[in-house]
Amino acid sequence: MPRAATTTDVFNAIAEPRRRKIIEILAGGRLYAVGELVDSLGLPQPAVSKHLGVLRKVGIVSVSKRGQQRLYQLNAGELKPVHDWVKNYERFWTHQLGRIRETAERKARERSARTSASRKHSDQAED
Amino acid sequence: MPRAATTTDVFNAIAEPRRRKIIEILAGGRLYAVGELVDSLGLPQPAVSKHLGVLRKVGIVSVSKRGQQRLYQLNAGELKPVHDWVKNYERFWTHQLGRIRETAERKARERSARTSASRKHSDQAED
DNA sequence: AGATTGTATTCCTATATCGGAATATGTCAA
DNA sequence: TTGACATATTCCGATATAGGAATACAATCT
Repeated sequence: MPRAATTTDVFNAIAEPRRRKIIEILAGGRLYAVGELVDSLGLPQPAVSKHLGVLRKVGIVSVSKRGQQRLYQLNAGELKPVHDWVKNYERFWTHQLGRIRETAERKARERSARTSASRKHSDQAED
Repeated sequence: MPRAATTTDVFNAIAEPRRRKIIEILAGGRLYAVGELVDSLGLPQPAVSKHLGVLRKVGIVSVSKRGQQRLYQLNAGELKPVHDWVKNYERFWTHQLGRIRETAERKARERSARTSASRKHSDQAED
């Protein structure tokens, strides 16, 4: 099974950079026609419609009709679960800025080790 | 191209429920051996190792050795970008709780329309 | 009715990813 | 060294995308 129950999940919906972009545009607050989004994003219309479809399914956006256009609107409330989840880790960086430095170093070490690994089985961190 | 530059991206890393679970466990703050995670998660060891690999590549976790075990540690700072991003939408639900109700209704309507759609080309919202 | 515009859907293909099983690697103990 | 234990990696198959092109559908205009 690929990516488990990831689908139709808010976390998955925002995993796509372009979908986040769409959300950012819609954050303007008003109603946006698909055409506007297409222009703003510089993506082919079908692509935009497909991404909107995902966001729609998850409930992040809602649609309404006006003539032959579909007006999309942000339903930001659906993003709250994400906010609630990452909020739990806020404390890790709001306090003790110095600790971040140290952490960053370790991360850098690990990251480079990881990247250059697989040559043999190098060490990647020894604390 | 599937899921664009999603890979090796924090947003993608946390799109996986099990990876979020791992992060939650590691939030305990101390060092956790892979075996502990395997027990806590009830997943086969290779699966856990693979998820840890993703988190490692993104920098969300770091490893250190102790004997034959690998001790994983949370690098919560990597989650800050996510927090920063969703924080921009916080205002949508922190103020006017009533508005959420209204929004929820619209969402529900849209969602059910979406679900039952594709029979022909039904309407999905007319506002 | 026919043409035009706005948007959604379908078909196809390439690729990423997950899970599972098997195996490899590494480390420690006897 | 051989063996047990801890973890990582590889190989496999199934499936879910994402993008592109073409097309379908809907609404409006003539």
